Amino acid sequence: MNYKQTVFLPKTEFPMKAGLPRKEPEILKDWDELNIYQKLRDLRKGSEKYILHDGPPYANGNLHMGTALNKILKDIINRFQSMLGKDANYVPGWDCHGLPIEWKIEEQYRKRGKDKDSIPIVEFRKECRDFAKKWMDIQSQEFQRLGVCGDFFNPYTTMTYEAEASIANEMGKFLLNGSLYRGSKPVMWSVVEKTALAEAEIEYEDHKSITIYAKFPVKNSHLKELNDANIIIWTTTPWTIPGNRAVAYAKEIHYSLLHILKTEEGSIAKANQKIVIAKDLINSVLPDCKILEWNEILSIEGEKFLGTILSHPLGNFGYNHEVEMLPADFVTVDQGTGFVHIAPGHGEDDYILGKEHNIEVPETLNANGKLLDHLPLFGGMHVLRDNSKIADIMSEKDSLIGRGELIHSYPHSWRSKAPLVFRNTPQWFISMDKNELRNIALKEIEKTKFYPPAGKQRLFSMIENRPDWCLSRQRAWGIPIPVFINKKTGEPLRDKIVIDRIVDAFKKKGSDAWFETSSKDFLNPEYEAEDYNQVQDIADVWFDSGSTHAFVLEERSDLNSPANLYLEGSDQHRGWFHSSLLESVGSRGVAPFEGILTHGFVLDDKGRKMSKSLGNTVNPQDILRDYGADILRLWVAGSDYYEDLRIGPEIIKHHTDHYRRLRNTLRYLLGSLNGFNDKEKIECSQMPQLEKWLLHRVFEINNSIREKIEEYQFHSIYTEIHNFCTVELSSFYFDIRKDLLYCGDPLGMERRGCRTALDILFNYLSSWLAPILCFTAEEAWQSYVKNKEDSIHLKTIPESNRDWSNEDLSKKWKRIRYIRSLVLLEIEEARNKNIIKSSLQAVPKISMTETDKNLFDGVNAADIFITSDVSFILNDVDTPSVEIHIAEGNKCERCWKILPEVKEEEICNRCNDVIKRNFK
RNA sequence: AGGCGCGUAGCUCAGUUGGUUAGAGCGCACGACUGAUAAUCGUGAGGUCGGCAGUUCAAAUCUGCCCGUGCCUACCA
Repeated sequence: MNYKQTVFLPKTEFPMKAGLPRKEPEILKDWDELNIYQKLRDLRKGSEKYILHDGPPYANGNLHMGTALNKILKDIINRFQSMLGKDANYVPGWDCHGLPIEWKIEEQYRKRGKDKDSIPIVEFRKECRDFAKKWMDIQSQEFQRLGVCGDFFNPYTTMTYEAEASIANEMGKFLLNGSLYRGSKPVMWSVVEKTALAEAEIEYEDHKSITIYAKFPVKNSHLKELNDANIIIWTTTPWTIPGNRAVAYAKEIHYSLLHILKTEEGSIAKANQKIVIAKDLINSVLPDCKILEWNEILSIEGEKFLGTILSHPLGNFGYNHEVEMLPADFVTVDQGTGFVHIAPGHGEDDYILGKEHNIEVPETLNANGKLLDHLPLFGGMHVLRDNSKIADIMSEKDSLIGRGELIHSYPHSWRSKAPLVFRNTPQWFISMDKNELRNIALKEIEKTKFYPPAGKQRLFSMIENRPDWCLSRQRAWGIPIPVFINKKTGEPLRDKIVIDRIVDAFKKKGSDAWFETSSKDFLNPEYEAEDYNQVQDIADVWFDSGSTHAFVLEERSDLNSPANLYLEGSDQHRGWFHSSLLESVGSRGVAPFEGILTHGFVLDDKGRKMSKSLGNTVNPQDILRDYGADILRLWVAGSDYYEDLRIGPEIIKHHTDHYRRLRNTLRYLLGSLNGFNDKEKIECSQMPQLEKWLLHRVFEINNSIREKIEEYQFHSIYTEIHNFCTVELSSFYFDIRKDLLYCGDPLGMERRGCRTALDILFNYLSSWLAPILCFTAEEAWQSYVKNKEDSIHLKTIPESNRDWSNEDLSKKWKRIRYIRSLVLLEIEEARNKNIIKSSLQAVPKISMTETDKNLFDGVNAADIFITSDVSFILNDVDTPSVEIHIAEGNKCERCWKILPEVKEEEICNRCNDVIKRNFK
């Protein structure tokens, strides 16, 4: 007789091979038809809210690995919170304004030979809007393909009319409370884009600069030796010379007055001149200037320069102002001459130093990067292109002693890649100190919980040290700064009535209203339009996204402020966390978040950053196509995202291997539970000890997972689940229970107990995995419930059942498993000696203490060791010893155990009974 | 250049306040099973804990320096 048909082998439609790239879209469609997002909202209505506020990605370009990581991480968190029963409503958002989009549109114009400035601004803005919309839609699809669950039907964006109005209203608050002020400051200026740039818009590239050594003749000094000498400065930006107003020295530096005796042929420097430079730099400056021989006339301490007045190098050619010598800390002898030329309109240090000494800040440059026409010798010259010409002219007028070239890293625009200059321009600022913005923000940081904790210090020191927030941009695509300036006083108009009118107009027509509506409509009847200038600056986009708490969290009835969590990459300490904190503190006095979680950056498998030139970029699209979103999600959950995350072929393979283990565990459970129903269930107290042990583990792991969710320790959850599936389920529990499941009596309490435990296990395991493997968990769940209305994602993680907790049992089974490992070792030994092949051919004879032996009371030891029988001998040795004997008897044709009772080609007594009860 | 991080087996990660021979899983090698089968089980080999120096009876763990690497800032005259 063929007994195979009487064996209850696992049976399930849940396939071993996942085929995720094909299967996942089908599951997405099912969710869509179910309208699962709305269903979940209805189900969780009234429950405690959990709000992870989405930091808006920028709406241009396809999904890359960093965004995929970010979105998946958010989704895992939201799903876990939801499975704890909370109402975790995720509203995705997009950042839509700003330079990068504007630049794309300008680029299109240039290709078509059109000039941006000839296009009406409202038309231009419309194109930017369409561009943002297009990419928003694409990204939305990409995010959903990752399995991200959220309100994609009604996301937020920074460019809806409501958002634009709300952001303008926020600026109004800063205007009204006096924090917003008009200042003048050298800012990083792109002469190509004709705008000031934010720190975030700057990148550093190598750049070749013309360098000059310029002479500042001493005009008046109490050191009489200096009176016919020249102070020498070195600069990489000859175009700043017209803007020079001072020369800085350091008090501690030792300087030398030198007499030039002989110079190389063709050198600019001439013999018989007296120059002053830092002593330490003699050996670098003089050869650089081709000076061959010199002698030192005098050694001068830096502090002696106090009060010295110089002439401008071109004092005889229209630059006849006096140049003061000023002490400054930032002067070093690392480079140059030990003197720094100060152009207060063209450098941060210069500006501050000038301000301290009441030095005027001259304007020498227009928006296009040309020196102003009225400037002698240089009017109309370009700051990037004409430095060589400027050096020529200075050389001609005998105001140099040397020139050269230097390749150094230099700030460039992140879009146009053009070098930037410092330019003094009127800008709008939010004061960090006027209304205690800095201090209150720092206090709010103290109250915020950071994951990882190091983020606190990072954000803190940034806020502590940052200068006032430069809010204005000379751009078109963004929200106008809604301010009018009184022509006579130069003061901004601070009146809530006017702000309200502007906000109201923005609500109806968007911020285009600023350009389309007459000033009168905003100002009348209280003010006369002729008395005011309308500000044409656009707000920094960081202000847009920094206001999301106002127009999303506060405005939407399904959300709240503050959010439980803001979560972004660690670069956002400088970005969104920063601007959100300042905006909220400045307008409300509190932070918009209770917690901040930062993740690291995605690197390649060797820990290098991804770049096109290295060719080590991994695209999420490729992973989705070849492996599926669940693999990517597993990668996220399995990585320590507090640090940088690596990804590459080997790492992906690693996670697909882990995925297979998890999937096969689900599959084995489903197969073993084939045909299981409520009638078969029994009470936990009726179960065999092994099942009680299993439920104890479920209890423990469930507690552990719940704790780890609160601390966002997902890779720890992942490891715990995976190890459980491998070590405790597959190689221990499942392996042991195969005999009972396949050959045991379906009506017997043992097998019913086992299947009851498996059923519980399946419910827990699917709920633990659902937030991570959202597709696979659903597929397995559907295979179990066979009801598409009943999604795993509508469930919660079951409560931990205290009744299952049994520490004594746990200890006892630890020891049993240890003894089992000794038995397995001996079986392996016997196998290597070709004494046996299958473990069912073995009968271990175990010598151990009585205490150890007692562990097996009420336990079928042969089952535990997966042998046909077992025998025990007592001794007093702590470590049990094992001998392997060969099982005597014949092999049962049904359960394959070798037992004395079995006759040739027959079956054992147990199998005989089972068949009688179930098949006849 | 400065600030904040990181560097433990081929891979992903554990290593509590410094305390035996540094752990887990995967992968790999070898073997078994052929009733979880492109599965499953067993055994085994892999690490000067980035490097050097120091504190200590004792360092993966504390200190300093260096190297590599990431984010941020400044790259200045």
